[in-house]
Amino acid sequence: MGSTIGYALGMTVPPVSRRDRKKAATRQAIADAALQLFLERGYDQVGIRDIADAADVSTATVFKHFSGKEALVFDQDQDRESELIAAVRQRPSGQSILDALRQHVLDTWPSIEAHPQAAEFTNLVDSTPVLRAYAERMWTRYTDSLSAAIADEIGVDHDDLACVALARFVLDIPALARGRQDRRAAVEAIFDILTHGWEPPSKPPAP
Amino acid sequence: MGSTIGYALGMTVPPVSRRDRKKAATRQAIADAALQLFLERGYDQVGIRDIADAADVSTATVFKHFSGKEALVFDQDQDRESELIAAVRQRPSGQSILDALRQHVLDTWPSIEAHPQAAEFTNLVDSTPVLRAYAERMWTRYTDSLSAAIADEIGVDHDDLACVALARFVLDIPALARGRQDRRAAVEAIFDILTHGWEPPSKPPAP
DNA sequence: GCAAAAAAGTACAACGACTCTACTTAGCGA
DNA sequence: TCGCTAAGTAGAGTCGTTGTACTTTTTTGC
Repeated sequence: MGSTIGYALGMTVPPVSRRDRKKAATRQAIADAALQLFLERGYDQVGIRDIADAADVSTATVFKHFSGKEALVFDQDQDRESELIAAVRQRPSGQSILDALRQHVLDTWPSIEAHPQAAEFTNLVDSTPVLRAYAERMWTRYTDSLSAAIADEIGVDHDDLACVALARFVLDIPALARGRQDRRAAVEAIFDILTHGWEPPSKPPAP
Repeated sequence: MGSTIGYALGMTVPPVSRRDRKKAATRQAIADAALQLFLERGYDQVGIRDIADAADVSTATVFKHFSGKEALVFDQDQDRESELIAAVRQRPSGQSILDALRQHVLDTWPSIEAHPQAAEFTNLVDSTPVLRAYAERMWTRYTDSLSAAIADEIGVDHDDLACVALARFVLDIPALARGRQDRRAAVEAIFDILTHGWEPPSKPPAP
């Protein structure tokens, strides 16, 4: 902490040259304008042209920085992926992969929602089908890199089925925990299934 | 078998009136034209107009029958869902839910690919990113109804987390088994994880 | 320093998926 | 047979996204 260097592998590095700084600023201006407009009017009520105007750039520039309209909402997803991989690769020696994943998920994912704007943001995503779909896909896109990390740690082939399956199941967690009152308990319960196997939940006592 | 009635719950029922028959015929004509053109030229090289022309309807009619371009490729997905639910609800007494699901998946999903045109079809989907994405989402869309069926069978609440998680994990199987040389073995391995929990796969012997 | 390469941005036209509106046609039920 | 309803059509329009050709800014090699 406090060090000016020392960025985790793969995390966004601060721009060095003037050009890179301006580029980053433009990107940020676009993302900010987009988020503000989306929160104000709703995703479907905002066009790319509105965003471009608000950020004072051309529409072509928007697409130079973002792959599509949905991506405007999820800038910074790159970091989320890097942290996940790091949690597996740099776990304390002796800790199992499953435990490392559980710990990481418990430590970081529920607390992401603790930010002040986060409630509105979550609401935006949840109430916009195309954004929910995109978010789910975003997670499962990480399946390959996470499973590769797991396989590396164990010393098996990158496309080992058990590793791919575990990665996929872990990445399902955000979708499964969405909307639960107690997210932490949900995460624990899911990891229990992954650790010990699925068993029929007990029926509630008859009234 | 051989009965002229006796359709499984939720399966497509043959149209009764002349109007319904014509409607179904139009829908089929569109789906057929679309699939043929897609297989001939590739998904991205075929426009909605081409399909409409080939089926001799207007483009507006295409969208009256299908929610979007991707849906043209996966007509009949309704039946797939119904079969899955039925496999859980109408399983032999004494069989566990997990076993019923494994059996159903082993019996039906790999054999779907046994049809003659199936190879081309699979190739079309696999080689078109937007179709792969759509197919994955199609499966996970069934999560709610499958988990509801599971929860009903056990006698717990519809949104019971363990049931939702199991449903989701099972519906991940098509994505996980895609591209494997031995799909049946893959399905078995995944159900093993779901039944007994995940364990690190053993390393191959050092060379 | 300066010229030239490289990269960011712009304006504008165009394409394709999809929607909307107003209209026609065909089946159906009384 | 008379209307009602639903299917289908024509055509214009919206919106996300891409391509082209051009300008501006920053970097780089001499």
